[in-house]
Amino acid sequence: MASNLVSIRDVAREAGVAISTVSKVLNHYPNVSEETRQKVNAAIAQLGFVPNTIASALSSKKTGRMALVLDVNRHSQKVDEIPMRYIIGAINKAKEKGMDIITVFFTMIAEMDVEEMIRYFQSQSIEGLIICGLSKDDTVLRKLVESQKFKAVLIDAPGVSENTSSIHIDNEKAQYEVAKRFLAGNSHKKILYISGKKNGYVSEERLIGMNRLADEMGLQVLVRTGNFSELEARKLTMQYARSKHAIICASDLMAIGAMKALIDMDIYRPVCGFDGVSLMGYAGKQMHTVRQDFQKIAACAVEELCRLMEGEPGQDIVMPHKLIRINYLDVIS
Amino acid sequence: MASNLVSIRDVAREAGVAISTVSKVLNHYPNVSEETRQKVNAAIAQLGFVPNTIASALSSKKTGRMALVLDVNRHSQKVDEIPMRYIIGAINKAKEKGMDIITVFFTMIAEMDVEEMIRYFQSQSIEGLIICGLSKDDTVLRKLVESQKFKAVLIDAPGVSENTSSIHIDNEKAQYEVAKRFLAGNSHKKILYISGKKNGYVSEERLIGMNRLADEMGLQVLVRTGNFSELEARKLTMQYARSKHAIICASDLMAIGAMKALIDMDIYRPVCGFDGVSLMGYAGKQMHTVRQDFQKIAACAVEELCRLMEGEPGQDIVMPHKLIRINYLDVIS
DNA sequence: CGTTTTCCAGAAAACGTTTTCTTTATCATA
DNA sequence: TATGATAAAGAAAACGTTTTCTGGAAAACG
Repeated sequence: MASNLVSIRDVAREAGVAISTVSKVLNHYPNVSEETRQKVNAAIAQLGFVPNTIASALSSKKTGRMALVLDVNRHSQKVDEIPMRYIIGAINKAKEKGMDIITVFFTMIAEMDVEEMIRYFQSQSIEGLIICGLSKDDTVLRKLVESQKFKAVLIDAPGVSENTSSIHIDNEKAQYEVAKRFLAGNSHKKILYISGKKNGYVSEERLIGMNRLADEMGLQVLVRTGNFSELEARKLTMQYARSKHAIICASDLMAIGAMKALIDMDIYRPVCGFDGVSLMGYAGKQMHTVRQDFQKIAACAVEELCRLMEGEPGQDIVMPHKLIRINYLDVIS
Repeated sequence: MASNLVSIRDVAREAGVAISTVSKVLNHYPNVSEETRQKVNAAIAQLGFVPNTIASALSSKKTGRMALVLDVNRHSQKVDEIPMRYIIGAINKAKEKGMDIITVFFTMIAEMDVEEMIRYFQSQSIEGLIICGLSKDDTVLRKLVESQKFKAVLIDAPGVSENTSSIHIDNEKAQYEVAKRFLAGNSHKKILYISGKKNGYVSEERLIGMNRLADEMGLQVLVRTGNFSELEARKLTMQYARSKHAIICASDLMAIGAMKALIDMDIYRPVCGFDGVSLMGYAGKQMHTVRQDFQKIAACAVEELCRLMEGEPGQDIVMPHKLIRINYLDVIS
């Protein structure tokens, strides 16, 4: 079944050269004469030879496998757009780079201790990790990263070292900006800020941005933790909307929850979100939000991991964000 | 970096046995005495030995890798819930089975001819394929499957052979049932049926189901191709809604498009969808639909592929579906 | 008690590459 | 022409497993 019937050995025989010469051609070594190169390539084409990546990995000790570790339920419970974007972005870039992506969910490693995780990733022959949305209380995964056993790129979490890079948008600034723009249209002084997860890095950064704006504009901000849950945001909105708070949420999903609550209460008031997921369009109302390009972020993470694997030191990468206003009609068309 | 420092060789030395004996213990061979087994396991624990899957794959010629081939944009352009569910279901089951899933998008192989595809999957050391939503005009991929070079499981497409299984719900029956239930509440005789893709297997089956119901109930069905596009469904609805057609769509996404059109036209009329994606809740109205458990379907596909890989012949598997009615509130809670 | 099985364990050859080291041929230099 | 440097190609040892084959001891049998 799909066995590699023809090996480097056959190519060598066909071309009348040594195995090592074929290997050198395959890997674009410099010291091969043009003539030999052509003979070998002809033989490869002739026989339909496909290099066996397994054997290559065993011999060279380079597997080219990276694990994309993500939490399907972290950002939204229902629609998994963000992880899907990460997957698409990472896989496409990985293919371009000749790497393989093994997708791993937090749930699959949730019960493991550090030793087990190391063992798990080792047994998978994984050379590097891309970890999405690590939060402060993921101590095991954090220890894994700090063990320096693997090269790692953290999306949306800090932690730069010799073997670790971090990649994220400027959450503080983005929250500051979007809220400022959102509030520009009205004269609310009282804000209900529905924040994300306790112990979430991005949540905390966004909150800092919000607070900075509040100080600057003399706003009175009521902070409640929405835990990135639509339902939670809906409940909180129910509780506070009558009292004329402007509502700013640390994610689009929560913004949708808030909007639903407002609709139920027959209040028309715009809401401010964060992330710019396409889902937004289904809410049916206008909304200010921050758009991050998750696909691009994941692609950059793959490139960064390649860099680390080449021995370069880790670094902190800040990706751009965009402020947008989504309308019902913008999205449908 | 995360190299497997300790090999089977070290374990053998530590346990005072031969390498082959350790291998036998690792693979649960029968002919190993209890005493030896324990010695070896002790040594493994002592040294923290992790078997090298690469070497194992090379030697045994079993890589345990399967490709999950899917089209991110096939079912919906905006929210990729269905592919995400496939991915989650397949990966979790694969882990349970000790297999690896390599996710491949249609776009990554779109330009290839059959030979290139074979080469591509071979070079990835892939033993089997799970192909989601193959349509009639994907001739290259179809030929790849028919080349019998790989074991394959087709989700939502026919094609059973010695090496190929098919897995799907009974689309015809499901469409028949959901439409019947949907229509039970009213006395519409004129139907606008917004079908899926031309050349899509499931689309055609659903249409057959719809037509069967129409014959049975003496309905007048106007069929238009919505191409699984929200926007297309919206346009079609605009065009026909005034004329009192009941609207039945071959997917939820299209049903949402239809509903949006109705809302714009200030018409209140329920709509019938298909798939039961969680996105539905955001539409804000009541809707009849068919729920398929995509995650479970993918998990079954993995199991089926394992069966095929053990040499069992292909088969046709019909998964159950459920008729549901989604309300705004059902989904949010 | 001799012969045949059965059961375990070890030796060694694969698996298909990469890579280091050696050899040979060519060329420039003195 | 002898000498050293350089370029290209080959030989062979790894990489860490699996698996087949062989050997020896113990058990079963007549």
